[in-house]
Amino acid sequence: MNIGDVSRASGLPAKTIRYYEEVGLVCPARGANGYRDFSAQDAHKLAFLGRSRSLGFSIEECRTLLSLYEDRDRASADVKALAAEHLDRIAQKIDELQALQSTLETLVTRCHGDNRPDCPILDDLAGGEALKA
Amino acid sequence: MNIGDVSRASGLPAKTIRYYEEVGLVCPARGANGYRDFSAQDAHKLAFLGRSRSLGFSIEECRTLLSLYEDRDRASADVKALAAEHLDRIAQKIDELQALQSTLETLVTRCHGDNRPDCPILDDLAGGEALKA
DNA sequence: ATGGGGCTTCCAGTTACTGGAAGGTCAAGG
DNA sequence: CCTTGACCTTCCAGTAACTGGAAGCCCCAT
Repeated sequence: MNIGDVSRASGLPAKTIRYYEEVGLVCPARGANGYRDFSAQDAHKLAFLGRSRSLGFSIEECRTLLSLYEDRDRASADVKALAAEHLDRIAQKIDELQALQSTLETLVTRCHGDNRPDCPILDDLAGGEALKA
Repeated sequence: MNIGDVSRASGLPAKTIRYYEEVGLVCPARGANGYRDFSAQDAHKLAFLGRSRSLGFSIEECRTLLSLYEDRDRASADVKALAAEHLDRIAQKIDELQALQSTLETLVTRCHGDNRPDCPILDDLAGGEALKA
């Protein structure tokens, strides 16, 4: 399998796959012409990585996940801990974004948004006090 | 005002302030000794920047916001448009994170998290099919 | 043999800083 | 007067995870 084939199979751009090799997540064989030659297992690994990344795990977490995946004797508790930790970060990020959202929504609602120059959004940015009223 | 003073006043690290100068967001005067010499207006500008950044606007957006702020004749509609656009991005990000959260929550709930090696989380990452059941 | 696509490597750029090294400046204390 | 320590300066490198592009093989079909 050439890189284009695994790329189509996994949905990951070829550039990304080369990058994953560079950081040691995959080690495809090489053909006589220097082309990478991916096994079915490599392709599977890349699909695993793609899915893990799409769930927001960092590259380093993916590395850990992959090693846990390949360790037939790992405890599922280890995986669960990693996922739970990630879940905490997600929840926190959501909280932050929601706080931001409500602040900005208030600001946007207050701004009449016409051709006049006075603007509550800028006033708030300048003073940070406008929301108190 | 030296950089340490504006740093304390604005809450921004000195490093960040130097960076803002580098990218042209502020242009403090210089004393005879080469030290930056910030005016009250500079300090105000930095506070504005700090608040804008904390609301999640990118540096380029902050640049625009700042120029709108300093333009006595700007239309508030321009500011509102920028903020509304930003609000859309926030809402989208929240949606994505919530989708992720529910997927991961399901996975974590299903994983018994003990010393046994079988783990629904890894199974899902490998196949991406586990959630269908 | 020529054209087009796919493959290779390497270099640079992205965002918004952050850390650290090497060295000049300033005010206070001995 | 000298030293010490805090503060300031610049410049270089690194972060996360790619992405774009250049220069140059390789392979197949016409």
